[in-house]
Amino acid sequence: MPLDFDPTRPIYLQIIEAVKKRTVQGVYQAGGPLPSVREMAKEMGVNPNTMSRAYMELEREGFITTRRGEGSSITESAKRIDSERRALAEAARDRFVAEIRDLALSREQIDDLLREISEEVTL
Amino acid sequence: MPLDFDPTRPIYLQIIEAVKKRTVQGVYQAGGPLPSVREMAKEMGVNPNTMSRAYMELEREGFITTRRGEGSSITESAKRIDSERRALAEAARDRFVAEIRDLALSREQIDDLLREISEEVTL
DNA sequence: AATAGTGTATTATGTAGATAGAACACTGTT
DNA sequence: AACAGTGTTCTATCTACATAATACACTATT
Repeated sequence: MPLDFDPTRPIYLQIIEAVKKRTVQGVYQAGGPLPSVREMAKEMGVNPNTMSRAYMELEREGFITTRRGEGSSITESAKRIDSERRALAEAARDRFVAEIRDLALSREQIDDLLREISEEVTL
Repeated sequence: MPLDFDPTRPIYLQIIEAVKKRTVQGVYQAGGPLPSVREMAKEMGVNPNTMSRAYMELEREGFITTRRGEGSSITESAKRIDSERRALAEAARDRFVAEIRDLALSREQIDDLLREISEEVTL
């Protein structure tokens, strides 16, 4: 099942985000193996070169480790994963705040939005 | 003062968003004039061709009207602008919900986030 | 040793986005 | 008529991104 990528943003960046999200969700385990470049490329419907680029960037960030001939695995550090979860949440929060601030919304409109979020986010 | 564009997203799309935000903020008035392509390009620090592309897209969407030799102006319709404000707010909300959903946050963590947003958004 | 499965590198091709510079078309004013 | 200021178009160049196809380097297993 190929991921449906946002065509306005580089695919390899979206792959990086997807791998991180899957990890904080528990789809991939701390210290556990990651699908091979070719396999993951096939699953997500992208070119192996693109997947390789995403893996190299994830390795550069220290989120995964990779050994030639063996494959790649998620960082051993549960702390790293948890801090990634927080970082993703805070980044999402900051983006949202920045976007909302410029819209000249009334306090009531803002409260409505937050209520809607509170309901929808747990569905 | 050149806008600080996100290098991972097309500039002309970010310009479109910026013009819409400035309009819902009241920087540009309904029916009022918009800076010329060259002027706005200079202000935002981009190439006039890029600005022209953004203006053409805004015209295609019906958000501005443009007449050769005269210049461009914001739509006369206050309704259009208000619906744009709502559309931007809902889009931001939906993006945020989608981002948060995948992070396996506890209800408490989510409530904390929303509280932080509620505080920061009005500063 | 051979093989299959890893990651990695190379070369080529195509597309979108952005810039630069020049020219053209139209409007309003002088 | 001339000019300055509009939007618009065109050509050329550059870069990033993505794909395709192939090859190379390394590891584990048979």
